[in-house]
Amino acid sequence: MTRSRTPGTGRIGRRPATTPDRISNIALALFAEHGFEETSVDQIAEAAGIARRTFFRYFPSKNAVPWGAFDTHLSDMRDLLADLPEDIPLAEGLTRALLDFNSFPPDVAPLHRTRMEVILNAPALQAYSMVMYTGWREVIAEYVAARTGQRTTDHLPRTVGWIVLGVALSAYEQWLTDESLELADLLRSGSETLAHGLASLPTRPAH
Amino acid sequence: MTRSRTPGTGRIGRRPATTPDRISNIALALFAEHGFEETSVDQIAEAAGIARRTFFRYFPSKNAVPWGAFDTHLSDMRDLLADLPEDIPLAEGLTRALLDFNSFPPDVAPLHRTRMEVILNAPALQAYSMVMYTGWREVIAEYVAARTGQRTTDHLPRTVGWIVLGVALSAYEQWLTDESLELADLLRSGSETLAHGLASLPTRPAH
DNA sequence: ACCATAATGGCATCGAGTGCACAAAGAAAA
DNA sequence: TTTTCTTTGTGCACTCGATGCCATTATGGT
Repeated sequence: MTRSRTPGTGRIGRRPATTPDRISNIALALFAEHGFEETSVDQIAEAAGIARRTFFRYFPSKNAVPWGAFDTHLSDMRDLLADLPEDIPLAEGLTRALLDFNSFPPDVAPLHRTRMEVILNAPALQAYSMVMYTGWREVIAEYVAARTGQRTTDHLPRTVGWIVLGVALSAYEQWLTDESLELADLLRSGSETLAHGLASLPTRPAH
Repeated sequence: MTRSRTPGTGRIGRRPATTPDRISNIALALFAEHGFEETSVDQIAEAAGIARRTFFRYFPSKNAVPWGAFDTHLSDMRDLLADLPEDIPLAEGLTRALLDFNSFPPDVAPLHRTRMEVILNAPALQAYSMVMYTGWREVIAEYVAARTGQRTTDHLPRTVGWIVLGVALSAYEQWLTDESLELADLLRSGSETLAHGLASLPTRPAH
């Protein structure tokens, strides 16, 4: 109601001294150089020119830093799935959304790579990522539920949520190991396995 | 060389005051009653009649407690896979090992359930479990590598490792939600999805 | 000037985890 | 029995992540 402010800045009170993004970038550089465990919150705060206490205002934990504003992207993923053609085969829909979600302009690739390297190499972060991905799995489950006429909390949708997450993580794992591989190709081939199942794989006797 | 001791106990030095298993059980009871976060290491130590410092001799972290000696079971899983018929279809082999690995006598079911309930409901533990499962995924990847003539670190074996993990976790998730379901059935139906792929699922248009 | 507001920042505190030195307990050698 | 050696338990000090509380500072509106 009383929201009639002059166009200027349109805000009162002290201005934030920094942004989550800035802190995230500064911290990421430190992590990449000295390692995640070896970098303390005090060091991050000092490098960012803020107080330790202020750091925890911007991020709920040190673990959350490399993820930046990941949860923001969750709705993107939901939108991607919602915008899919209604009659697209389930596996194809998931694959397409997965590819779209994990595509980024080439110029940010190095940064993204650093970020993922830090995340997948520090045990504490590998662990924490599971918390991050809970919401992500739910988005997948919602879509699968809608397409199969089940509830989001039913077994199949949840299973597919887990499986698609596995496909994504294994693609990233591989991408980080081998510089020459394209993330998109890895996601595609993983999705292939998912779509057609293990039964279609050529095998040989053990031993 | 100088290992010629009389048959007696066959050990020298002070006897341990407790066992990991005992601590694990005592702690689990506390977790179940008061919650994981709400139970401090001091409380566990006191309940177990040991010093705080001693607790950390038995377990590397509070997070590790509910898992007991999980890593011991890793070799069991490896053996299960190794003992499979040489020419069994890949998916069927994985399913069988998964079912065997997760089968337990009915009398320990309640305890196992409590354990998994604690693990899957405390965020810190859900996260930590990913660290625990790293070795487990590797065992799966090894088997898949052997059966498909690839290296353990190749994309496909790793992907299958992630996926099978997803199948297992989603089965547990469901099992804990709904008392009336059988873990084995859930594992089987999840494996089914994995074996035949999403392409075989009946779907309907979105919206 | 004064006020409301929004942000920073210092301080005390808690809990997990670790390194270190030493005590306690037991077995075997002297 | 005493000494020695080995293994395990324990207290202490310390680091680091995280949180609650409150004072301080910056800013715009009246």
